[in-house]
Amino acid sequence: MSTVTEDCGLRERKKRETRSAIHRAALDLVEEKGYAAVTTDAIAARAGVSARTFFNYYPSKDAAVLGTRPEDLDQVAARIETQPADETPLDCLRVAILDLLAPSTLDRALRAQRRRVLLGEPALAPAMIGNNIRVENALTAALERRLGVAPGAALEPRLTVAASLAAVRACIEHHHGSSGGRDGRDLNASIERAFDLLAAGLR
Amino acid sequence: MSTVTEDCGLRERKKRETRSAIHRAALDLVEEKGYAAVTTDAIAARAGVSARTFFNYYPSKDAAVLGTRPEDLDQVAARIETQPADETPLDCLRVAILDLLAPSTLDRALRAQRRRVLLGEPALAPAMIGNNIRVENALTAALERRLGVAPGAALEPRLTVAASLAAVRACIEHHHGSSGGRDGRDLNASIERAFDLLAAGLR
DNA sequence: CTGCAAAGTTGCAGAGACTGCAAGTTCGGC
DNA sequence: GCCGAACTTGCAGTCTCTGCAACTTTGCAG
Repeated sequence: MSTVTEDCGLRERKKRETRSAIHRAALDLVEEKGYAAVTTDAIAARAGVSARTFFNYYPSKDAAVLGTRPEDLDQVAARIETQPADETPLDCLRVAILDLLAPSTLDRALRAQRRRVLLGEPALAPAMIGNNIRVENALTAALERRLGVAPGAALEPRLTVAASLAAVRACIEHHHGSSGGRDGRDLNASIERAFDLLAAGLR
Repeated sequence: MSTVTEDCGLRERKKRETRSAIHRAALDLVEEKGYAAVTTDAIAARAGVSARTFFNYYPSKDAAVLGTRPEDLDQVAARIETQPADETPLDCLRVAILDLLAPSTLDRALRAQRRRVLLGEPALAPAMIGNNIRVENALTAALERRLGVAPGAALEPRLTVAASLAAVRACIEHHHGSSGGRDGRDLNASIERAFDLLAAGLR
């Protein structure tokens, strides 16, 4: 039931390892040379697999660098549904999203590197946002379940999710502009503030 | 000064025509066969230019189908800055964005086709959103000018823009799900409603 | 109208992302 | 130990996109 390591045959473990190796290789290389200068062949080579196998694990170069894992989505969706009943939808989302940004299943160094690379490579923005579509759908579905409305019946859940994710992106972008300071604290503070603004109503 | 047709040498006119021909060819073909089944070669051929020239006009297949024009951005930015001074930022954005969705410089049929294709092809979502980044930056800059704050100084402008665009996307997505009905009216109504919700504060 | 420079077009060669297919290889259970 | 299922791999091929070096067209001045 834990989100960490289940289903431990040798086979399954190897798959996890390979998947992680590819992700780490991608991250290392991109940090080293920049996204454009890294080929999928190079990532595969550093990860110790064939070029073809690379694409068995990730459908694209983007995906390998992002290293998104389906279980993260499940985790955050679960978080939404298990929040206290008196929390507003927006507050559920705040908690869930902040959780998603700091997944405890990745070790500290990797997390930091991931953040560094993703924020530092504008070329990855489309991919990140493409990923956001999936996140948005998952969160919307979770929120609809929590509220007990049929999928797609009401506009509000989707709107709330979209606005929340946009807020997070805006904060990231904002920080990216004023690029000084240690990222973690300030960014979280901005996000809290953004959620407050959304709750109070925009002008 | 009009946004329509300026700078009319033969050369300039031909360029506009070619650009438009490529866009229309892309739209036609994608509607006909689906995005994945259309090659840049085919688009170029139908538009009557070489494969290489295609890429002189658009940097990617996506871009050709989207057919985004820089002057649209200028137009919408101008709209923001020339709104009455007592409008809230959010209301400026509402007006400007609704404008952007129905650019009067494209004829009716083309506009309709564009909307049909863009909404009908999930494969284009990343491109659309990628495009949104540019839109977001332009709108943020315009709003900052309107408010007289330095670029990147405050979080609010960017947050407001991001939330607004996200709201529009959410409405589109929402409509995409409940796919019945004539698109135009309902969508606009949803968007109005979404802006009202943003103004009132999300829960 | 003519000749010249700038702008635009084209083909070509090539790099790189990605896919389907048909072997091989390894794992898990019996 | 052995068999089927799951994985990996190489290969051949398609498609997007780029730089480069001709070639053609346009705008313009004389």
